[in-house]
Amino acid sequence: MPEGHSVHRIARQFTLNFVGHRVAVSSPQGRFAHGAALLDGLLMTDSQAVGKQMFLEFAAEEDAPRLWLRVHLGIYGAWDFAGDITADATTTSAGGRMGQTGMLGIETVVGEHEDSLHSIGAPRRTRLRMAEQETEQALEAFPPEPVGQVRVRILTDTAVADLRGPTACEVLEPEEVAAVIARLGLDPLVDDSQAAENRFTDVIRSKPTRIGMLLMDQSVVSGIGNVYRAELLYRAGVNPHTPGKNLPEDVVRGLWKDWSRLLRIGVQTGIMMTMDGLSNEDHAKALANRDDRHWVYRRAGLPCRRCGTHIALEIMAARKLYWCPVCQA
DNA sequence: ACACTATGAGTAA
DNA sequence: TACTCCTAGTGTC
Repeated sequence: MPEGHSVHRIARQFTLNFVGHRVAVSSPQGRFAHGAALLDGLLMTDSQAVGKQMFLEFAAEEDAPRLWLRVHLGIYGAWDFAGDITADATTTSAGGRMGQTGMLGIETVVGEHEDSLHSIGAPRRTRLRMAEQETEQALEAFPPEPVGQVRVRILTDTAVADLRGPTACEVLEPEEVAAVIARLGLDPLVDDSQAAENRFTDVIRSKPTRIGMLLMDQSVVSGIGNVYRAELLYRAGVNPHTPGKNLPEDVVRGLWKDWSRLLRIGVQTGIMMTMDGLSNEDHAKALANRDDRHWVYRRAGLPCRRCGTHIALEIMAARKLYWCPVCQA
């Protein structure tokens, strides 16, 4: 999936272009017809992200009772935005243009109007390339015809968001949302206080569980996925098999600070850039190709970028874990 | 046409 | 640990 950074970007996009608007909600695919009917015609009143989960709040009127839509993208869900969609200067690279970035968590097709269509979620390169050819048509006809299996469509007068492939998509009461959030672990974008860092450190250092498992446990820390797990551990020089309780305090604090930093970079740029200090040339390569962005992720059998040792691959927490047996001894 | 993969997670066993 | 669900792109025949 889309790890935590993508979900925060999506929530922000809803804040910019949907919150405060009355929306038409439908399920072109039909599998969310019941839920869509509950939300159709309501006002969107809030948009929030916690870890990998997003919550959109709706109400009939400003002071009316609230209903929420909870969405979890799972491993291949994605949102497509089209129409009058703001390119937020604070979340895009210089020039205010998000597109032309290859296999990214976020991709944009720029037509006559900036950012008229983009997708946040699982990589969708080819589909978007196809969409690029159709951009002119898409711009003429608003809203565009749904493409593929669109579970939910949320439509304002000028903007549209299509959701496909979510692992979770349901309408909840406020108390139910609170219960879901209560079960989620710390998210540096929700709480970046010293207290949060302290809690993270205490929890990790109290458990016999391997750190490679703990980082994937969304009730411990939320938003980390398989890419950030591998990269955070490599950057910290930590062996994924180390029990949490055996890690020195400063190392655990370092993991939290680095997660916070990588997450902010991800939200800002829309890509998972987990290498630092690259030359201009290497940085350009990394922007163009996701295989040039990571220290160990997807590099099984290839030489470690620092020491040349073959990168190891094993399954941990039911996912592929990549690491360097020497740098992470 | 078919097999396989993917940034995820719930449930059963 | 294994199976299940969700969708689309890529690779192989």
